[in-house]
Amino acid sequence: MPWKFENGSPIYKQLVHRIKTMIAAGTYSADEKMPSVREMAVITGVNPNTMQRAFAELEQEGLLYSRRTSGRFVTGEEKILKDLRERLAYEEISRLFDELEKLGMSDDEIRQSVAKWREEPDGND
Amino acid sequence: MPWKFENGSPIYKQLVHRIKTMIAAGTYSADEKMPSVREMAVITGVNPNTMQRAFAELEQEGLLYSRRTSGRFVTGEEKILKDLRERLAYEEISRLFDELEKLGMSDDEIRQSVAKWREEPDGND
Amino acid sequence: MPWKFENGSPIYKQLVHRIKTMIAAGTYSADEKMPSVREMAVITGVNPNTMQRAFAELEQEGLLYSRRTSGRFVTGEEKILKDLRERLAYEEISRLFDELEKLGMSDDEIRQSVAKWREEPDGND
Amino acid sequence: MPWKFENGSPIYKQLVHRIKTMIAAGTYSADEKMPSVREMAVITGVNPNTMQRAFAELEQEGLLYSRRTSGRFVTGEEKILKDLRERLAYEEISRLFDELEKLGMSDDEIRQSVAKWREEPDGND
DNA sequence: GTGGTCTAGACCACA
DNA sequence: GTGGTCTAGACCACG
Repeated sequence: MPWKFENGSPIYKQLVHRIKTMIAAGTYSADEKMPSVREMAVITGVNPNTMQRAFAELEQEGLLYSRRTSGRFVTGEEKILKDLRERLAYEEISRLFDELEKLGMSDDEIRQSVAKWREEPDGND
Repeated sequence: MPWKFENGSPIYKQLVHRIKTMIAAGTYSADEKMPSVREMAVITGVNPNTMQRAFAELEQEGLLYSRRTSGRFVTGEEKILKDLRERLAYEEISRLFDELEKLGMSDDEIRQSVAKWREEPDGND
Repeated sequence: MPWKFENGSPIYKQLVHRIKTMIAAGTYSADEKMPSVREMAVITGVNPNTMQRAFAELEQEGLLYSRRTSGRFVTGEEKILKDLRERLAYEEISRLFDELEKLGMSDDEIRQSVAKWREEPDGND
Repeated sequence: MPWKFENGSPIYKQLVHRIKTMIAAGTYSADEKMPSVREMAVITGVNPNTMQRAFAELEQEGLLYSRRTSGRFVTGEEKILKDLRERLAYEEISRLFDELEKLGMSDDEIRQSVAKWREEPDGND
């Protein structure tokens, strides 16, 4: 089951974002070995070069490191991982406020809208 | 003071989004005349072709209409405008939950994080 | 006359270094348009993709910026350019001292050796 | 305390260079016995295969020789050792001039910069 | 088998 | 025509 990609932003960037999210979520944890470029390319259904580029980007951001012949690993610095999760969350919330304020909503309105979101006391979905 | 654009998505799309937001926010209101393509291009500092394309897209979405010789106007159908604002807000909040859930946060955690956001203007930051 | 490359380090890195040096030397100056990826690829005799990668690296370092359809330009921030030249010189001299000290030479010996280098009063070479 | 390696050039080459430098500096002197491949691999924290390759290369260059059962030794020909030191120094200084000339510095400027380098131990830095 | 590089060639959106 | 992306396929050094 290859991953689905939107068209409008480059595949390798979407890969970066999704893998980054998975790392932040702990799907891959500190010092754990990532699937090889080729494996990951097969899994996601993209060209190995594209995956290579995504991995290179993540490595450059310090989230991954590679050992010459044994593979790529999630960084061992737990602080980076913790910060990553917080940073991603921060960015998303920040973005929300930015966008909704541009629409003329006050901070309180925004918080209220979010508070009501999917709030279904009886829980049937 | 030309607008600033990120270089990662096409300028015309960024224009569409920002103008759309301004319309939703009421910066340009129903049946109000928009600046001409050329004026708007000068204001924002983009190529007139690019602005033309943005306007065309907004027109196609039904947010603008053009009268032969007198220019482009914001749609007069207030419902569209109201829906627009709600839709944009909906999309942003929806996006937030999607992304933060991928990070492993529960709906309650998300609502809490947002509730605390910028909560105390004179307090802890 | 295509450029010559050593084998031992990737071509794109050698490209990065050489173009960077040219920028630092003023061969390409602030806000000047660089040759297009394709032109530069022909000049140097490498694949356009390889040149693209080199340019991307230089852009990421802040030495170049690209305008969507009009080409790539040397950064306009003169400070960066001045710093670049100093930094490259600094790195080379620093490297020299590091290496020669590892060989057991004192700073004075090193300075002397350099002072005598190519010092040919009568100038025939 | 394993050695540190850059990841941009093969480890075995970095090993060759560093061991060669140590020999040139006299850390290992003429006819002195080198640590075994295994010992050296443990010390530096690399794979024995990698260290083996480095030693083989040094042997091929004539800096080491091996006696069947008693191990590897630094060459006894003092001339080679002396030449080595000079050659390494020569290469580094030569490199410096090449690079700085590409930056547009004259030989005099280069000599001056080096002369000023770390000149005042207790002074301005 | 691993990461990494490079080529060749095609395609696209953009201004 | 420009930068940019992507694929396909090959090759290499490394450990």
